[in-house]
Amino acid sequence: MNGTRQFHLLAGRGSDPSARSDEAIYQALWEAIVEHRLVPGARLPEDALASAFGVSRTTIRRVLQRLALEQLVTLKSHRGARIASPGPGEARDVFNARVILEDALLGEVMKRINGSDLEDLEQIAREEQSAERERAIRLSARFHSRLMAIAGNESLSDTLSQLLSRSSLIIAIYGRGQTGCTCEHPELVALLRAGDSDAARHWMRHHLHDIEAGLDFDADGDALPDFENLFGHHRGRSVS
Amino acid sequence: MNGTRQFHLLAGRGSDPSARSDEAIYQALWEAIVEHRLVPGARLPEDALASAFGVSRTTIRRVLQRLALEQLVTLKSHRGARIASPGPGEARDVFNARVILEDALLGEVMKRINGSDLEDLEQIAREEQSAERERAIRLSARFHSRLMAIAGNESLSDTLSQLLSRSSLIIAIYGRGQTGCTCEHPELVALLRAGDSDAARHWMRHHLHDIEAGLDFDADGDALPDFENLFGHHRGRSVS
DNA sequence: GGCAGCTCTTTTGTATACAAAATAATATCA
DNA sequence: TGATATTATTTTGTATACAAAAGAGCTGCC
Repeated sequence: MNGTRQFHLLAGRGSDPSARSDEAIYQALWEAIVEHRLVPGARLPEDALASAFGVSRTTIRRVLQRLALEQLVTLKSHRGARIASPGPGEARDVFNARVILEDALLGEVMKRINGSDLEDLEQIAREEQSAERERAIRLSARFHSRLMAIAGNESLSDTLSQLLSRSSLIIAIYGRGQTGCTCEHPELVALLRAGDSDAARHWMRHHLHDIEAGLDFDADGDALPDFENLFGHHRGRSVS
Repeated sequence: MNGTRQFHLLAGRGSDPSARSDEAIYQALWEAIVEHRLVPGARLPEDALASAFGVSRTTIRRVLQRLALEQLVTLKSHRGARIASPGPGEARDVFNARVILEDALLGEVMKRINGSDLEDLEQIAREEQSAERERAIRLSARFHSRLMAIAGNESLSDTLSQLLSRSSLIIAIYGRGQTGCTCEHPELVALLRAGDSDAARHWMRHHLHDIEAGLDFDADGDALPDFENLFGHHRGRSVS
């Protein structure tokens, strides 16, 4: 058992293990990260990934470097790659960035939004409500992404996509069970439909602050598991 | 002559050619790009760069990939790397992104700016005025970078830095001689000092629109040189 | 003279080999 | 027994080897 086993299911179901392009490997790892199947801090040994995906370390390293530049993975010299584990400071930075950026983009969105956009958004928001946690997180991100794409700026849409991925990591670390948001997106759609720009932007700022407020930054990411809580009831007993 | 010669002077003056870290090579190429010593569309053969920097292609490829992810370089399969040459659409996207982002960030800046910030900015703006073209472009970027850093958000500062680098490329292609801006930055410093947030933001939007308006998108980047203009006066003569 | 097809050269893409660093395991000694 | 030093193993970082693709040059043909 060389550690490959644990990455097998990321490598795609059944299809030819070789001939997978960079993009496919990137996609597989990205999904595993934002879906919390790879938790923050998890090691990503190059050999294991290489054999799991049926490529050489050369290819794996390239993908890992890309993920590192997007801050979903941290690379330490001679110490390998791990799923990134942003601290409270970085987490706050990400949400602060989202407040600033999404507020600004929403201003543009309100100038351009049309019926087809509203339909798509309503659709996503609906699905979101009847989805379990992991799926809801992804749909929530898709909602924000689809909404801000209406602004029509690719550069900033890309930036937001990265912030959304990092948000998913942050929720994995500091989230307290809920999806991060209480899924109030349909409320926003109503405001968008009414064309009330100020109300929509005000709502969005509060929405993001709510998500951040729902995080527990005391539950330190790199901290040890809470042994007291996990094993406290063993106190005074023999370990069996 | 294997093509190495042309990259020699990027590799640093005199010091040990080997032992240059990724970061140093990245920096050298980045500077050459934003200073227009490598013009948009220029080829970047891996072998030439490798021997110029005294490293293997492995290292060069990693750096090129990073530059590609920042959209300063384009990588085409089996066709190698070139300095990126953003078309009019991408150019407009970049400046549109800057209008949205810098306007939003400036709102935060006005809440936090202090005397030390103002001094730094005034200093940069002053130097800018007595600098020749290439240096003025870099100082202008530094001015915007330093100003927006006051907002205190790392994620968005990084985003802006990338937009500024790409702006430099765009000016290299579509600029009409001027530095891109008419160096009105001292005007803005006055507004900042007065603490007039609305005026400052309004000024910034106009400033960025002015820069964009100063570009000539008809002068297509990938287009052939304007032979009519260059050699039209030869018409009817022998080529000697 | 100009164009099509072919060959040869150059350049990229991927895998592998090897050295150095870090981690794990073992042995030694107090 | 516990801590420390030493050795062995694993894992990363860089360079190189080799195959495939693109490009350049050449010959022959119309």
